[in-house]
Amino acid sequence: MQLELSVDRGSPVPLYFQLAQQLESAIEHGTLTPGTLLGNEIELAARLGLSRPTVRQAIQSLVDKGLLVRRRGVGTQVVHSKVRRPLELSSLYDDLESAGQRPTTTVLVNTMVAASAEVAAALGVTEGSEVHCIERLRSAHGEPIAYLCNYLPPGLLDLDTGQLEATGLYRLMRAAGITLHSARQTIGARAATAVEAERLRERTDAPLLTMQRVTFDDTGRAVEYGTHTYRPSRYSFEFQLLVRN
Amino acid sequence: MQLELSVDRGSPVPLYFQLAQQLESAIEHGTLTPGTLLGNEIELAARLGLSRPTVRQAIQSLVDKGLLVRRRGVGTQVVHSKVRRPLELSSLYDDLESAGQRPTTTVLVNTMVAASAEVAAALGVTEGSEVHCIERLRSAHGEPIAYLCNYLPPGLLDLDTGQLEATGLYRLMRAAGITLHSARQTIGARAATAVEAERLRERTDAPLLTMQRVTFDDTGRAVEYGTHTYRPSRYSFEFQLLVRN
DNA sequence: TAGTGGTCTAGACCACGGT
DNA sequence: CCGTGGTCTAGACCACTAG
Repeated sequence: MQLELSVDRGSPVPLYFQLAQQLESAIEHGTLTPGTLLGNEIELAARLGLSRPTVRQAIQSLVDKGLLVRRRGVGTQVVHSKVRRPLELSSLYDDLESAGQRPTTTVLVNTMVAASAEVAAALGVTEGSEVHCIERLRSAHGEPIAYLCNYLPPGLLDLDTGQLEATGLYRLMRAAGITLHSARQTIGARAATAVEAERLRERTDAPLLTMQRVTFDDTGRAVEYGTHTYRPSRYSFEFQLLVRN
Repeated sequence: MQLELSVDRGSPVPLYFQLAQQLESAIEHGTLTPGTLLGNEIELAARLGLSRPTVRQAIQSLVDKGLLVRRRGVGTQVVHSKVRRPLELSSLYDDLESAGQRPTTTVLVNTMVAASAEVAAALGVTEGSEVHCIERLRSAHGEPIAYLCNYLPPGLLDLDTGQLEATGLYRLMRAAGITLHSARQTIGARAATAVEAERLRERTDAPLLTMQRVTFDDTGRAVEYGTHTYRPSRYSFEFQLLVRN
């Protein structure tokens, strides 16, 4: 059986990307079954009228995604396991939405405050300088899921309460032209204080899942610091990750 | 100021890798300060006597690690933030060891059991078939940190209790020639049951951090399924991740 | 307009895995 | 031994960014 592959040289889409997309969708749709040898890059290149480096670039991008495995002296084959969701900088809003939960957000605080030592250190600003502070309660089906407290450096974004309630913070940042680059996260657990318990409709001392995160843009600026608490009965962190060999 | 760069063509180490290492250590040591332009791949190639694709390959590997950022029409520059620990398939043993904690492990169970429905589904074996079951308590400085319960398919590895107490499970798997490829993790929290509380020297209903994980090798086989519980006062998950743009 | 990275070609030789 | 992927070369043209 031969897989149908073709590239459109008139398209502005890079050739290696076109090929990668076709291979990926073939794997996705089961046309390329797990274990199949893709073998012979040189022959594949000839068949498509491409050079070998171009074909390699396409294959490499899928190897990086974990869909293919290369073995010297053997060939390139489709990975058996259903690797699907790679780890990415997850947005709670997007997570809930893609799970069909139709999240709602209530903005409880949206103001400027003087940066505490903790916030100043995380954002790389001087202690006591003004930063945005927003506190939000996120719910689904009328049940609270998480309490989100975020700090942002001034002048980066204008934080409209209406927009914050309609979508997630990350979407607003991307829409404002901020290119997210990396984030440092810590996930832990602790007992709920009385105040936290009331916000999330839990009892005092109930277990809570906690996450702190600092996000950086591609110039290295910290663009957001957040401390979040989640109801563990309603939310957990789930992700797939690839081993760096 | 010119950075000293050179490659050894007699070395078995690939040229692009030599260059990547030199750039990485220069960034690490602060010789290349954040924001510095590396610019002009063509000139850099000429200076080293390499071709441009080779230089690009070196640079690309550092971009993938999050150390460099490329901008069309501008150049390649060193990222400002201290991106250091990329997310990888973390081993609790290695985490503790690199934190200077000298972990100790007590193997409580090391036997074969019939796979429950949950274990069978995770490992992709038939329910009721025999699988390895190991339960371990990991401590540091005499304090329990985590309770680890793992299941492995039969015939993959021979699980020596002495080795399990001396090192981590992942190291044993790698040493046995298993190439780890990907893992699916879920991190959550819940209240400790009476049994769990006693194991970890917590009180009943104390918050616990939980993690379940299925690990796959490069042929797509599930090689390990684990359910772990951690004392949140002693351990949290910390990692850096890069955004896929 | 000039300079940068992004893409692409058509070859080449080597190292490793399996036969 | 042969076939595979791994590495490398010396060019080329294009798209985007800045000044």
